[in-house]
Amino acid sequence: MAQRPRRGWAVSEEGAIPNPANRTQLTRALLRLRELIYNGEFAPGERMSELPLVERLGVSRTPLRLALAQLEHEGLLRGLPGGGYVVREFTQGDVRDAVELRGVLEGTAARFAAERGTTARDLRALRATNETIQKLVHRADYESFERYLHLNESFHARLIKMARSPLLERAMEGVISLPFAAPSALVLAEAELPASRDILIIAHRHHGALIEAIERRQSGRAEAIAREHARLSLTNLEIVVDHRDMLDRLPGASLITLPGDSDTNSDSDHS
Amino acid sequence: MAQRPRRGWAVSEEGAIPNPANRTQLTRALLRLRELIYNGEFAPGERMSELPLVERLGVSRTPLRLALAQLEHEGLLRGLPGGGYVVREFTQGDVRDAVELRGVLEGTAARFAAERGTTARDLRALRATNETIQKLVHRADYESFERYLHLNESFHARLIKMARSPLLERAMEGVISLPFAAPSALVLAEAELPASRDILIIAHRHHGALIEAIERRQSGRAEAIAREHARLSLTNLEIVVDHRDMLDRLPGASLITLPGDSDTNSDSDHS
DNA sequence: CGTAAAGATTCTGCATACAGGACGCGGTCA
DNA sequence: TGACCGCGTCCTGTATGCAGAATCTTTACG
Repeated sequence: MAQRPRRGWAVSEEGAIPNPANRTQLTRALLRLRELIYNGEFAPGERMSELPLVERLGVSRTPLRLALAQLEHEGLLRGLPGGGYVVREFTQGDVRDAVELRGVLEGTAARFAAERGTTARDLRALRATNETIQKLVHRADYESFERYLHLNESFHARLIKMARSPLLERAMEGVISLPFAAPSALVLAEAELPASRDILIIAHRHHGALIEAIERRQSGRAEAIAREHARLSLTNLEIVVDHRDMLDRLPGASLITLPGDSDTNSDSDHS
Repeated sequence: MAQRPRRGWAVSEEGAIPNPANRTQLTRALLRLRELIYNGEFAPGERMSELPLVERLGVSRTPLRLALAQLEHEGLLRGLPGGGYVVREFTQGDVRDAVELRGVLEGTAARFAAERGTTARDLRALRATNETIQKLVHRADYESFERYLHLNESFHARLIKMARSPLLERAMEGVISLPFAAPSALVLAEAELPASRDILIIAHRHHGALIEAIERRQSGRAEAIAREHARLSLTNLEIVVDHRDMLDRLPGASLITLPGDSDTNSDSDHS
C-alpha cells in the first residue's frame, strides 16, 4: 500500500515540487499530513480523530486511515488504545539516539561495502560527488547549500546501496523516516557560525577517508569513520540547542521537546 | 503447524500497549495471513489479489487491506506496481544479513546499556534468566527446549529494554519481524547433533560475559560480544543448510530460497 | 458537595457499493 | 502471419452507511 515512488520526498520538504504520484488520495493525505505534523499543527498530546482530518484534508476516511496507519509505522504517530492517534514527541535524547543509530547502520553499510568489495564505478561516483561537494563547501549562497544537501543525500544513499543488503537498506529507511534522523537533517546553513562551516569541511574529509577505507577493504576503519561521521550531526544539534532561534529551521522541529519547555500550550489553542 | 508464538514480544513486562483484542478483524487477518505465508501457501511470484483473500480469510477488504499494508511494512510482502502483492523471497544471504544486522543492533543495545548504566535489578534478572538457561541446556526433552526458547527471548528482550532507547527498540522490532531473524529463530532442537548442543553452551557463556561486560561498563566489549553472539545463528543456519531435511522446522522456511532449488511451481503445492 | 450511574453523543471498525484503470483476449487489418 | 486496436473482465482505489464501543455529560442520590 505504500506508494511505490517513495523516491520523491527525500530532499524536498514543502512539496513545492509537484510529485507525479499526487493523483491518489492516499498520497495526498500522506504528504499533507506530514506537512501538518512537521509544522506543528497538532498540539502535543492532542488526540487526532479522523473526522476533523477528513474535512481538513478533503479526503474520505478510507485513504486517511491508511495514511495514518503508515505514519504510525513510520514512527511519526502513536496509536491510542481507544483508537485515534497522537503525534509522537521526541526528546533531545531521542534525536541523539536516532543520529547514533544512523551512524551504526551507515557504519555497517560501510563495513559491508569494504568486506564485499565494490565496483570501480561506484567508487568513482562517490569521489565525483565528494569533489563537487568540496567546491560547494566554501561558497556561502543559499543555492550552493541546497546543492550541498542534495549531493550529501546522494553520497549517503549510494553508500547504503553499495552494502548490497536489502535488509540493511530497509532498516536504514526505517530510521531516516524520522525527519531529524536523515543524513542532511541537522546540517546547518548558518554561514555566520564558523563552527557550522567547519563541520562541512570535516564532513568532506570524512567522506574522502570513507572512500579510501572502502577501496582498500579496511572494513573496521570504514565502519568507525561512518559512525564518527554521523556524530557530526550531534555537534550541529548542540549548536541548535544553544541558539534556540534556529530550532524552527530544522525539519520537524516541533516534534522535539527540549528540556525546560513548560507545557503551557496544552489547552490554549490560538491560530 | 502453529508452533510457539512468534510475535510474543509484548509479554509479561511493563507497558503492554498494543493489545487490541484478537476479536478485531484486522488482527485476525494479520495472524491468519502470517500463518498462510509462513506455511508457504503462496507460490513464489504469485500475485496476491484482495478478492481471493477476502473469501479465504472471511474478512472484508477494509481490514484485509490494512493487514496487507502492515505486512508490506514488515517486509514480508512486496507491493506490485499495478497493485497487489507478492510474498517476498529471501536468499541465504538475506538471512545472513538479517542475523548480522540483529547482531549490530543488539551490540548497540549492549553498548548503550554499558555506557548508560543499568539497574541492579535488571542485572539480577538477566543473571537469573541465564542461570535457569544453564540448567536447561543439558536436558534433552522437548519441554526444556521450549522453555529455553522462551528464556532466551526474555533475555534478549530485556537486553534491548536496558538500552533505554525507544528508537533502537523500534529498529530492532523492524528487523526481528522477519521470522528467521528473531533471537531464537535459528536455535535448533536437534539433540542428536552435537554441534547444535555445543552452541547452546557457547551461547550461555556469551550471555554471562555480556552481563559482566555491561556491569563493568565495558561498552566496547559488550558490543563485540553481542555481535558475536548473534553470529552463532549463522552456524545454525549452516547446519540447517547441510541437513536440508531440517529446513522446514525453521519458522518461515518457505520464504527462503536456497541455491540449487530447481523450483517446479507447476503442481507442487504441498510442502 | 462528591460520586456514581445512566443516557447521549461522538468515534472507530467494518462492510459494501461504485467508478476508474489495468490487463488480457480476441478480432481485424496490413 | 504478425501486429495493432477495441472490448470485456477483473481489480484496485475510494466513498459512505451502519453497528458497537468508548467517552463525555448530566442527573440523581448518598
